[in-house]
Amino acid sequence: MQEFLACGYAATSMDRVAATAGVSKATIYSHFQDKEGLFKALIQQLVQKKFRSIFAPVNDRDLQADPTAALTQIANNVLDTGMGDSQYVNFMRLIMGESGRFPELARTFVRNIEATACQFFKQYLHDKAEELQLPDPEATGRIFIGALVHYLIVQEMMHGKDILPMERDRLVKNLIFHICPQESTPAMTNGT
Amino acid sequence: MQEFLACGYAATSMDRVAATAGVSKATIYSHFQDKEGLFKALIQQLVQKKFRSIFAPVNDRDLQADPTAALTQIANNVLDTGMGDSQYVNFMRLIMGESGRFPELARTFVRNIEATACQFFKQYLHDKAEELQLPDPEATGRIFIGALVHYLIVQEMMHGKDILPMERDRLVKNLIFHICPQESTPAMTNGT
DNA sequence: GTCTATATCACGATAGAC
DNA sequence: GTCTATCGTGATATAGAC
Repeated sequence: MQEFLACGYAATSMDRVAATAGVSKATIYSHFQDKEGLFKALIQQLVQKKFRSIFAPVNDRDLQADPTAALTQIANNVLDTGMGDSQYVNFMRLIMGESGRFPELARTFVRNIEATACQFFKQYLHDKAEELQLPDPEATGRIFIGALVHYLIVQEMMHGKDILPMERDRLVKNLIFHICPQESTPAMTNGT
Repeated sequence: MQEFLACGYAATSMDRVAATAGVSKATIYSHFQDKEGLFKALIQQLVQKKFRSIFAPVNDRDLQADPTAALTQIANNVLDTGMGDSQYVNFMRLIMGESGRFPELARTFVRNIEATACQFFKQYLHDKAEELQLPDPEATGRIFIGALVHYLIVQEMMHGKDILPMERDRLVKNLIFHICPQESTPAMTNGT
C-alpha cells in the first residue's frame, strides 16, 4: 500500500512492492491474481481502516452540547483527519486519480466514507432542524461536508496554502455561522 | 492530451501519444525534452483553456440581478462546467491524481482556476456584504465554491450519483438559502 | 508457502537517413 | 522537421526448485 500511495497505481512496480514488503514477487502472485487484484484488495482494506479512524472520534457525546459547539467539534474532527495526515492526502489522490479506471473502488469510497458522513449529518441536523430552522437537513449536510473537504483538497492536496491562505478556524466559524446564524457570529473581516 | 486524460500520466505511452497525434515519436521528442516536459506543457495549456471556458460565460451582467438570482446563475455556470463534461472530469482526475508528483501543476491549477473563482466571489460578496449581512465575504465564497465542487466530485468523478442521489437544484437552492436566508426559501424536505 | 531465475514484452528515448 | 529502426531498461507474470 505504501508504494501505491506514494507512486500511484501505474507507476508502482511489483518489484518495489515485493522489496518493500520483504517478500518475493512470486509470493505476492501466489496470494493475488495480478497487480490489479492486489491493488483492489489493498484499497478496500484501507477504505475500511480510514472509515473507522474517521468515525471513531465523532461518536462521543460532544453531540449533547449546543449545536454551535457540536458542529465546531465535528468540523474539527473532519479536518483533523486530513490536514496533517499526508497518508490520507495521498489516499485521496490515489482514489480520485484512479476513479476513472477503477470506478468500483471510487464507489466503495463513496459508500463507506462520504455516505456515512452524509448520513450522520442528515440525522444530526434533522434532529436539530426545528431549532436551527433548517428546511432540508440532508442538503445542508452536504454543503457542510463539501466546504470542509474542498478546503482540505485545495490547501493540502493541491498545495494551495500559500496561494489561497485561509485560517482553518476562520472557515469553520463562517461555516457554522451560515448554518446556525441565530447562535453564532464570526469575527468581521469586512466592515463596510 | 487526449491520451493523458484517458490513461493518466504514468499509464500513457509515448507510442500511443505519437499514434494518436499522427506523428512519429521522434517528432515529439524534437519538440519536447521528454515525457514530463510534454505533460507539463499540455497541462499548462489546458489550464488556460479551461480557465477561459469557465469564466467567459460568468462575466455577463447577470450580476445586476438580485443576489439570489445572480448567485443561482453563477452556481449553475460552475456546475455546467463540470457536470456533463467528461473531459473536465478527467482533467480533475489527472491534476488531482498527479498533484503529488507534479506539485507545480497543481499550483498552476489553483492559481488560475480556484483563486480566480475565489477572487470573483470575494469581490461580488464584498459588494453585497451589507445587504446580505455577510461578516466575511471571502470565507463565504470559499464555502460556496467548496459545496459546488465537492458535489461535482462526489456525483460525477467518484460515480456517486446512485449512492448519494441529490438533485442539482436542491443543492443550489439550499446553498443560496444559507448564504442569503433573508431572500430565499427552498422547498421543505423535513416538516418536523 | 516461499524462493531464484527467467520468459516475454512494452516502455522512454535516440541515431541517422531523407 | 519528420521519418524508420533500434537500443537498453525495467515492467508483469511464471516455471520449477526447496
